[in-house]
Amino acid sequence: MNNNHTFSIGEFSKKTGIPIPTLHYYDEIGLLCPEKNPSSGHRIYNYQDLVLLQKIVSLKFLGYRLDEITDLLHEIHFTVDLNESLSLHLQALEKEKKQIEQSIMSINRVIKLVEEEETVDSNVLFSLIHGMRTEHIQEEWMHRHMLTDVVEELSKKSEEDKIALDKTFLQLSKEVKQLYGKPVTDPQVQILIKSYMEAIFSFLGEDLMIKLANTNIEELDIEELEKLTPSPFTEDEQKWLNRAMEFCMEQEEIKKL
Amino acid sequence: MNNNHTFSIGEFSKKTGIPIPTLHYYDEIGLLCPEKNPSSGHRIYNYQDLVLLQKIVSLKFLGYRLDEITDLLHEIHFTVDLNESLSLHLQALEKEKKQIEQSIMSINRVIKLVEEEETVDSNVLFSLIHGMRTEHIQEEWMHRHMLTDVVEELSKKSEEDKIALDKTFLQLSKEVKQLYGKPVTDPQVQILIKSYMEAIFSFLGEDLMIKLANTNIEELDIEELEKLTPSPFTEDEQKWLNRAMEFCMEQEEIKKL
DNA sequence: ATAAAACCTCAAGTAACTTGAGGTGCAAGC
DNA sequence: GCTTGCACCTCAAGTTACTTGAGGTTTTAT
Repeated sequence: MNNNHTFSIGEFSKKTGIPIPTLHYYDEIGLLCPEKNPSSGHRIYNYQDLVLLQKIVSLKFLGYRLDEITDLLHEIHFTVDLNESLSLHLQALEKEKKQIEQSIMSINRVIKLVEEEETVDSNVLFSLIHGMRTEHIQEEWMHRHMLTDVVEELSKKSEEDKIALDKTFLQLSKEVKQLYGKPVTDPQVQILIKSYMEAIFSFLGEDLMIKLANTNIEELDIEELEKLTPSPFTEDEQKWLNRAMEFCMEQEEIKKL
Repeated sequence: MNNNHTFSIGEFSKKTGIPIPTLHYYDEIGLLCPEKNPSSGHRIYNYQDLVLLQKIVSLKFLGYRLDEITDLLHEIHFTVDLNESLSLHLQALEKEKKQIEQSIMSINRVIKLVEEEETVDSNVLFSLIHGMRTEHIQEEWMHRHMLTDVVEELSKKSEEDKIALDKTFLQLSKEVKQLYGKPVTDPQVQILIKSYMEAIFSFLGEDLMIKLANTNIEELDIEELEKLTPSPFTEDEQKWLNRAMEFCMEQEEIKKL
């Protein structure tokens, strides 16, 4: 309330928490120009400047850019016009928030993974991160292919479930790289494949697996899906893995009969 | 899986969604340097480049800066070291998220307010925004003064309650500016003050009000609190308001007796 | 052959500061 | 009265991750 008190830039900076260089900058761009001692050139801030700076910080807090703030500061009243621009800011912030939330979740998953594995092949890790990053695009892809119930089922999964699947996948890729070269009929290979498929089975549930298996997806879109989920395997490893999985499924069919 | 396919920069850009100028830039800073046709100088991207770019985008997604990415790309395995830096990123992201959430809430409150009022005095609005922005500092201040239960009570309040209080405050300040100058004993003034105090009463609850009233706060800290919550009134208006409130409370005391 | 599309380089702009070099103003201690 | 040191000054350049633009070359389609 001591309206006619003045401050040096250092005092003002301490009072407001805004660094001196920033105050210099605000002066330079004409946002907050205090008086100046004509002889020394030192800036002299007063109570008005304090109020003004508080407005500036408030508008920054709402998400406005400095040039917009320069304009807004001259308005004495705020009307419904303000709401339009506020709504825009709101949308941008919501989007930003979503992205951050996704990143946070992904980092958590990666941390858990690396924590328990000590060392992770970077290709595998990137493949997983890529999957997390494009989760929403994958969902959109599934929606396009009438797999809405798959999406719903997946969204019900907890973070723990996802981390568990991450681990399974990591385990699989490690063992694939070890066993690669052995014949696909090798019992060790078949055990691996079976346990992997079971893990996916229990994650998705039988209904969805059948639905997925029965869904015809055209060549072109397979390519698109591949773009979405890059494999951590080399081309040869992938081929070998596919053969092994086919063989495994054949065996299961035989057993059933 | 067509490992030996190559792409022009345009094709590569379409395939990956990364704009051409950005690819130029990544080349320039040595992050992703494709082959070049020696005669024309045109860039030739291949499958390896695609994989590399996916890694780059993934690391960006986790929050790394481009120079950090340049280093990380050379690592073949990720170990627990990675987790340290991931945890750091996580913290930064959480902080960012909190700030965004606060801004979102504040914008919502401001939108609601302006929506229903059509036009709002900018001083009042800034005073409110300032309050929202420094809510957590205010809480910290109250904690320091053993007002922990006040903090708890406040945090229970819904957004609607807060918006309602915003409105009351807005109404008050409008009327203060209209009635200012009249004697504090004027019935119109007294009605205003009483309704305002009742609003605060019902917001905080009687227990807390009494606790607040009984709390002795030293001069120095009052100043600190004032810094936190700037008044939308002029010094004179504030004095007048204080006198009016004192008179009102005296009247209440008399009634009780 | 020619026109349009795609590509190239190099330079400068963006936002909101931050950092640094080199110099002035002022109060206190000797 | 001089020096030391601190707070302040200006002006320039650096930061991050791009984006925009000018002006020129290459490729592709007709």
